[in-house]
Amino acid sequence: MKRNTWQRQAVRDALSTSGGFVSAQELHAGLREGGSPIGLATVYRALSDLASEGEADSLHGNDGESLYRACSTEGHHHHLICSNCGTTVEIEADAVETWAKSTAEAHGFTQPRHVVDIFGLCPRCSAEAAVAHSA
Amino acid sequence: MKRNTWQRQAVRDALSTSGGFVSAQELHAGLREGGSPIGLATVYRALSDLASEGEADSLHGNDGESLYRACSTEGHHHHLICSNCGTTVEIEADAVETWAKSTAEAHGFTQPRHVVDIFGLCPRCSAEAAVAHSA
DNA sequence: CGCCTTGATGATAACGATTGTCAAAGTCAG
DNA sequence: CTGACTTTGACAATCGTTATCATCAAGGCG
Repeated sequence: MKRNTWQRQAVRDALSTSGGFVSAQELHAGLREGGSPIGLATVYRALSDLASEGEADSLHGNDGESLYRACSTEGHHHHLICSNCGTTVEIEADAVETWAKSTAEAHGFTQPRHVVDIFGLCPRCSAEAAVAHSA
Repeated sequence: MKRNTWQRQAVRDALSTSGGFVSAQELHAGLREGGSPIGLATVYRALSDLASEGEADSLHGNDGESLYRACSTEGHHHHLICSNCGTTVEIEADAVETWAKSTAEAHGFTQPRHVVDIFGLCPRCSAEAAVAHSA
């Protein structure tokens, strides 16, 4: 049986409210800040459940944390992330969506989910890096 | 100053020999098997260095480990990974390379590195999933 | 409405991967 | 060869995540 607890709802809400990717720890911290005495283990469980039910997508960030985001099967976008300062720019990529889908199908794969993220140095950090190099 | 120790070379060799993605732990285990009394910490350091020098690329797998691969600036390819059985198919994606680069540039980002991986169910697992669903 | 069954919760411990520490050894320049 | 300085490597510390397990609450039923 699947019970509908307020904790699970809280996690789901927090996830969709955040919009982008959030780590389990951040989500937990946020919920605690918001007054919920929710436990860390519960947040992990809820996220894990949501992910396996297809309501959330997960990927691993560059700092070893698992990031989750509310999965709206469409309205899907990717990220351009600064390796240095963490700035994130949301980008859309219909071309890539299409490519991913057709590539998956060409190999007989179904249920294509893709992780397309571009890491680089944002304009500011690029400038700083240039200075650091010349110094 | 950057010293050139056999340990670092060993790591670099092991990385390029493996071809695909390897976890730090696997790499370390492999080196030990091969007779090198190299330390685990050293492997991590070497990989980290190689990654920051641009000689290696790193991404985080779905099991919490960091995966590294020798970065041949060209001959670069992506992976189509089965979420269920782990089968990996290498795919090429010039179109995506170009897209990633131009998108990064369009936002003023430099040193674009991208992570483009498609997860899905391979033909075999798709079939099994279909059976499981109908059962 | 209250009881009972059963899954969910949460504090904590366990766990694995990664990173920091620091003495000892190795490497390179002179 | 010698000295200075870096890297190594064993081990502990740290961090994120997962398992454990007693307790609690949700929901169905009488």
